[in-house]
Amino acid sequence: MEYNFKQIEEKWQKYWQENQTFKAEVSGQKKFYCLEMFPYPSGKIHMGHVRNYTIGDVYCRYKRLEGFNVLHPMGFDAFGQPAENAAIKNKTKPDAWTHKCIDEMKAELRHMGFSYDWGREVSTCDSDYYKWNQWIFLKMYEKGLAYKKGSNVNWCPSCNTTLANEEVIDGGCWRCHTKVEQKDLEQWFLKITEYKEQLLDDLEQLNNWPSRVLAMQKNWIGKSGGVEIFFKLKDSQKTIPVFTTRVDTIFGATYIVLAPEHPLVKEIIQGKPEEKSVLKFIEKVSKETKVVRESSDVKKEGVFTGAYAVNPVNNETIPVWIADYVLMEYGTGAIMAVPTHDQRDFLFAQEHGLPMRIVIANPKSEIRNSKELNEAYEGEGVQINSGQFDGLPNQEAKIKIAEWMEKTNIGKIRTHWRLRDWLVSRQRYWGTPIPMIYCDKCGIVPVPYADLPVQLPPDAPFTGEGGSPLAKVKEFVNVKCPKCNSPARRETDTMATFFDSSWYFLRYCSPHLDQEPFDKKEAKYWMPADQYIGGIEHAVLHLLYSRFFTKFFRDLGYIDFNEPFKRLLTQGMVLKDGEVMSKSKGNIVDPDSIISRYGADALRVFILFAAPPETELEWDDRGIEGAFKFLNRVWRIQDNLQAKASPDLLRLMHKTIKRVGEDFEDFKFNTAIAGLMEFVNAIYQSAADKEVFSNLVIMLSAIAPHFCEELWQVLGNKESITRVEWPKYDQNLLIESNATIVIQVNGKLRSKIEVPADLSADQVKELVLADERLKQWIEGKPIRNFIFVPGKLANIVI
RNA sequence: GCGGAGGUGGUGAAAUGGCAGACACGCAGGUCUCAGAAGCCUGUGCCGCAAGGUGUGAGGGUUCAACUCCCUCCCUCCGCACCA
Repeated sequence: MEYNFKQIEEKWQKYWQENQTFKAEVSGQKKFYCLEMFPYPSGKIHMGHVRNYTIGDVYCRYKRLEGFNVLHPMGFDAFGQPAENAAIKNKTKPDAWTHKCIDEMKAELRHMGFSYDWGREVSTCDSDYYKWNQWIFLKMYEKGLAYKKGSNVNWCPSCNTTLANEEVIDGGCWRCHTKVEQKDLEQWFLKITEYKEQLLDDLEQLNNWPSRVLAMQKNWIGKSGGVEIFFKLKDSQKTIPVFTTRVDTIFGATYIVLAPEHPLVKEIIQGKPEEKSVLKFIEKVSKETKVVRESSDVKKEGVFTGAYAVNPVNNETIPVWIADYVLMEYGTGAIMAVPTHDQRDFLFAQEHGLPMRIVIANPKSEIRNSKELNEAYEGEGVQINSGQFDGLPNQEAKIKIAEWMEKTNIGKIRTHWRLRDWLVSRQRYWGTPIPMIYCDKCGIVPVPYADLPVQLPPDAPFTGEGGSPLAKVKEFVNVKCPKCNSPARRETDTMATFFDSSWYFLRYCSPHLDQEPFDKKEAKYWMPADQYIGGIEHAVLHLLYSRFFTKFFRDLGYIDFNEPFKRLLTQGMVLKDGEVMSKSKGNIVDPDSIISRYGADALRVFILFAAPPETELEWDDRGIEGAFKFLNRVWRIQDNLQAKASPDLLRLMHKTIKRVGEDFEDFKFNTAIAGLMEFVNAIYQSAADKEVFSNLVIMLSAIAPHFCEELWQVLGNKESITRVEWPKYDQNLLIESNATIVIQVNGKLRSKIEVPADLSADQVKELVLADERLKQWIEGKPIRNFIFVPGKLANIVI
C-alpha cells in the first residue's frame, strides 16, 4: 500500500547525477542564483542542514519550473579547528579526516535529493581555492588593507589561538565558550574599518534582509555622533580628551573619570598622596576579568586621583577620578561625568559625595535642585544653568554648543565607531598559510604572486598544545627572501576560516579557473546572489565580512555591484522537546534514520510543513508520519483517474496553482503544502482527470522531487519533471458562479446565503433581508445602516 | 537600558480591516475486517442538552466590522550593552 520510496529515491538520484540535470551555464536566459551557507564538513548532516538546504532546494526547483536559469552550488567550508582536534583524537591527518567527512556528507546531501550543480563544488582546504585566499590577502596588503600590528588581542586558552572581536560571545570563545583572555601579540589585521561608512550606509539597500540582521549589523558597526572635548589639567600642560554624545549636558559636568588603564593616570598621580591607593585600585581592577567588569549589576567602584581639570565652558575646577566603569576601548577612555543626566554617573556621584548640577529641565518635574533628585534625568528638556545656551531646547543646544566648541577650539565634532579592524591571524595548522616572509634585511616581504599557492605542508607536529604548528616545520619556515635572496622565515600563522567563506559565493561562478579568483563575465551574469539562506548565527560575522570582501573586489574592478546578497532568509532552528538538538542533551534526531524509515521526500514535506521557515521548528515524530501519509494519499490518486474532472475541481485547481505559486515566492511553504492538501482532499471527493493530477504532481515536484519524477513517468511522460513549466492558472476560471454572502447583524455572524455572483447590490440586499434566519434578530427594529461588501459580506446595523 | 521578533485551541500553526482557528497532529465515533493495522468518512476552541453565549497576553480607543489599525501596560525569546 505504501509507495516504494527507497527504490524511487535511489532511481532518481542516479538519474539526476547521470544526466547532469542541474548543471548550470551562462546563457541568454534570465538567471537565478540561489545560495545556501555551505557546511563545515563534520561528517554528518543534522536537521539544521536539512532545513536550510530543503528551503533552498524547493525554491530552486520552483524557479526552474518558472523558467529561470538557476545556479545552485554547494561546497565545503573545510578549514578549521575541529579537523585538528579530530585528527589528534583519531590519530589521522586533518586532510584525510576532512576529505573523508566531505565524502560522507556529500552522500547524505545526495540522499536528500538536493538539486546542486556538483560540477561547481569547492572545498576551501584545497590549494586551488586557498591559493586565492592568499592572492586576496596580498592584494589587500598592496592596498594597505592588510597590516601587522602588535596589540592587545583576544586569546582563547583552550583553542590556543587569537580570536576576532566578532568571535567573542559573552566574553567567551564562540566555539568552545572558554573565557577569553587578553594577550599582547603581533598579529595580522584586515582594515574593515576602511569600509565602515559603506558597510553602514549600504544596509539601507538591503530591503529584503530581515530587520533583525540589519539591526545587528548596525549595532555592531556602532556609529555614534558626538563631540570630543578637551579638558585642561590643572597645573599641567596636558589635556584630557573626552568623548560625549551629550554635549548639551557639558555645563553639568562636575568631575572627570578616566579608565584605570588610561595612559595619563600614572603621570597625574606621581608624587601625590593618593598615588598608593590609586595604584592599588588599578591592580585590583586589572585582575578582574572583562566579563565581571562589564556586567552592569556590579557596583561602580573608583578612587580620586588627586588631580583636577578645568571644565572649558565655565572654567570650573573639577576633580579627576578613575573608575572601573569607564572602558579604555571605547571613546577616549575618559568621560565627563554629568550625574544629573546620566544614571551611571548619578550612582557614582552619590556613592562618593561628588557635586551635581541640573542643566536640562525636566518638563514633567518641578525639581531644579540636584539634592532632591532620586535618579538622573536622561530625557529631553530646556537648557538651564548653561550660560549663553539657557532657554534652548536641548536638541537644538546640542548642535549650537558643538558648533561653538569647534569655533573656540574647546572641542571637535567627532564620530565614534564601535567596529574594529579584523584580526585574522590564527595560531593553528589547518588553515590558509598567510603568504608573508620575514627577512632580517628587507623586513616584511609578501610572497610573489607567481609563487602562490604557499602550500600547507602535509605534516606538522600539532598537538593542540599551542603555538603555531607550522613554526615547527623547518622546510616550511625557512625560505629565501624573494627580494634579496638571503635566508628568511615564513609567517607561520594561518588565516581565520571566516576569510575563506567571505568570497566563496564568487568562486562558485567559475570554480575551476586558475588565472583569477573568479571570472569577471561569469560573475557579472550570476552575481549578486538573488537569494541567500542560512542561520542567524552568521548575522554579524560571515555576512559582514562577505559584504566587506564584495566591496573590496568592487574597488579592485572585478565586479560592479555593492552588495553580494540581494535577499536573505535566516531559517529558524530545529528543536526537540523545546531545546536545540545537541549531542550533550542527547536529543538529536538523525536525518539518515528518518530517510530510511520514511524517505527523503517525506522528510522534506514535514520540515517545510511544520512551521514557516524563519521560526523555530519543533521536531515531531508524528508529524513526519503525517507527511508520509500525505504522500501515500497522493500516490493512490493514480488508481482513480477519470476522463473529465468536475468544473468545481477545475476551479479549485486554478485557485491552487495561483495560491501555491504565490506562497512559494514568499517562502510560505507551510501554507503552500496546506493548499496542496486541500486540493488533494477535494480530489478524494471528486476524482481528478489526468490534467488535474499532472498539475498537482508538477506543483508538488519542487517539494517531493523523487516521488513526483516517478509519478510523472507513470503518467506517461518521457522527460524529467524538472524540465516542465509551472502550470498557468486561468483568471476567468477563478471566478465563482455563486458567491457566499456572510450576513452579520451589528457585526455578529447571523446567517449565510448563496447568491449568483452577477447580481446587483440591490438584488443581493433584497435577498439578504428576505433571509428567514434573520427574522429573530431584525424583526420590528429599524435598520440604521446596511454595509455591503460585494461577493463577501453584508452587515445590518439596527 | 537600547534594538529586533513574538504572545491565537490539547499541539504545530492559518487568517494584515470583513465567517477566528485553514491545513495538519492528537482525540472521539463510523465504515471495511474473523480481528487488528492501514485506508476511507464524520466530528472536534471553550461553556451549554439546546437556543445561544463566549473567545486571539491585559485594559482602553478608532470602525458598521479589529488577531489585524492607534494608545497604555504585562510577559516570552533573540541580539547588543557600564558605548559615555
